[in-house]
Amino acid sequence: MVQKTKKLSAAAKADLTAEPKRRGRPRGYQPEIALGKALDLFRKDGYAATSLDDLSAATGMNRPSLYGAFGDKRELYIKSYQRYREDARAAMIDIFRDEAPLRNRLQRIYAIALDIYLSGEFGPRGCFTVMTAASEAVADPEIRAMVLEGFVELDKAFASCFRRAKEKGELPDSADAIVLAHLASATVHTIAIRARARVPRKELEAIVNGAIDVMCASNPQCRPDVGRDP
Amino acid sequence: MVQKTKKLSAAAKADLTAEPKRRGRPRGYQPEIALGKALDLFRKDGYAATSLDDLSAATGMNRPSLYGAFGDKRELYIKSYQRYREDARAAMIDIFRDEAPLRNRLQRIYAIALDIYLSGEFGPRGCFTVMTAASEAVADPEIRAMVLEGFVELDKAFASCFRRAKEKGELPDSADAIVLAHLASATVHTIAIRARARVPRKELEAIVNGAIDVMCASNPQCRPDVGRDP
DNA sequence: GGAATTTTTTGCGAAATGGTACAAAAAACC
DNA sequence: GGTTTTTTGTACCATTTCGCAAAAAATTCC
Repeated sequence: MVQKTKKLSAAAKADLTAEPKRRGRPRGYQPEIALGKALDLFRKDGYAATSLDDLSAATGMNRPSLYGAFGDKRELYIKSYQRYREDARAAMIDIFRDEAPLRNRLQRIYAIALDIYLSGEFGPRGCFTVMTAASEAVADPEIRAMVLEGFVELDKAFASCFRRAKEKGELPDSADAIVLAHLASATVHTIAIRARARVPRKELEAIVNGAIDVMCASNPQCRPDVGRDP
Repeated sequence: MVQKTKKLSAAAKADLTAEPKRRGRPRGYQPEIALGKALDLFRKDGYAATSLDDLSAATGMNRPSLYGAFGDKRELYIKSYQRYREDARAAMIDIFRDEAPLRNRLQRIYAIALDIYLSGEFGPRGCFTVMTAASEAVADPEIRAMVLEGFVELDKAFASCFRRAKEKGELPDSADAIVLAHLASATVHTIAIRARARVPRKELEAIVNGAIDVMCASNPQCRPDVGRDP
C-alpha cells in the first residue's frame, strides 16, 4: 500500500520521535494515521452506519487490533471526535488571534470552515460537531458534553473576535459581541448543514458574504426608528 | 391501548371519512397514526439506528404489515420525512402569510420552531430536515433533493417575509431580503442543532432574540463608515 | 354458507453486527 | 537459544438485522 505523504499531526510526530523501544511485536499501523482514517469514515457515514468491518478495512487494522488500540466502537468515535476538534482548532486558532481587520478575519475563518466541510472523496463531510449533535449527542451524555463544549468554544472565539473589533473601533460600542457571535456561529452551522446536502461552494460563499456584510454592519440596514412592534 | 386524542392530520381525516368498504380483512392500524409513530422514532434515533423491530413495536404493526403499508425502511423514512414537512409547513404557513409587523412574525415563527425542535418524550427531537441533511442526504440523491427543497422553502418563506417588510417600510430599501432570509434560516438551523444537544430553551430564545434584533435592525449597530477593509 | 380478498401472524433464513478467545508471529531481554 | 512481551491473524459466538414466504384470520361478495 502506498504511504500517505501528507504531513503528520503533532501527536503523530511525537509518537514517531519518542520511540522508547517497545518490548514485543511491533505495531503494523500508526495510531494517528489509523485514527484519521476512522475519523474520515465516521464523518462520511455517521456512527450507526459505520461498522467495525468498515473501520477495520479503512484503517488496515483487524478488529482485535482496533479494539486494543482504541477500545470499543464508541470509544473510537469519541477519540475520532477529539481528533477532529484538535484539527479544526489548529486550523482556525491563528486567524482568530491575529490582528487583521474584522472582515478579513471572518472571511478567512469561513474559507477554512468551507474547506473542512466540503472536503472528502465521497461527498462533503460536513462539520463533525454538527453531525454528532444531530445524532449521538441526544442520548449519550459524555458525547453531548463534548459537543456542547464545541459550540461554546466557537461562540467564545467569535465573541472575542467581535469584542476586539469594538475595541479597535471597527464596530460601534452599541454592538453586542455575544449576539454577533451567535450569528457568526449560526452561519457556520447553516453552511455545515447545507454543505452536507451538496449545496455548491459558490452558494455557501454567497451566504457567508451576506452574513459578513450584516455582521460588519457595512450593509446599511440602519433605521433605529423602525422594526419595533407598535 | 388508549387512543390518542390529539387532532388527526388532514390526511388521516380524509382516510377515515372516505371509507369505500374494503373487501378483505380490515386493517388493525391507522396508517396516518402509524406513520406519525414512525416519524417520532426516526426523529429520535435517526435512520441507521432505527431498526424495523423498533418501528414495528412503535407502530404496533408487525413487519410484513409495515412493509405492505409503506414499503421498505427507506420508503418509510421518506414518507415520514414528507409527513414531517407537511406538519411543519402547516404549523408555520399562516404566520408567514399574515400581516403582523415583521418582528412579531419572526417571534412567532421561532417560537413554533422551538416547540417542534424541543418536543419529544425522550429528548429534544430537533429538526428532521437538518438531521436528514446531516446523515442520509449525502449518499441518497432522492432524499437529498427533498432536503434541499426544504432549505429552499424556508429561505423563500423568510425572503418574502422580509420583502413584504420592506414594502411596508419596516425595513429600509437597502436591506437585502435574500441575505436576511439566509440569516433567518441560519438561526433556525443553529437552534435546531443546539436543541439536539439539549441546550435549554431559555438559551435558544436568547439566541433567537438577538438574531431578531439584528434582522430588524433595531439594534443600532449602524455605522456605514466602518467595518470595511482599509 | 362458501368463495374471494385482504390483512395479520408466525417463523424462517441469510447476512451483518459488535465483541472476544486463542494461537501464531515478531520483537526485546536474559 | 530460550523466555517474555506485545501485536497480529483466524476463527468463533451470540445477537440483531432486513426481508420474505406461507399459513391463519377476518371481512365482503355471491
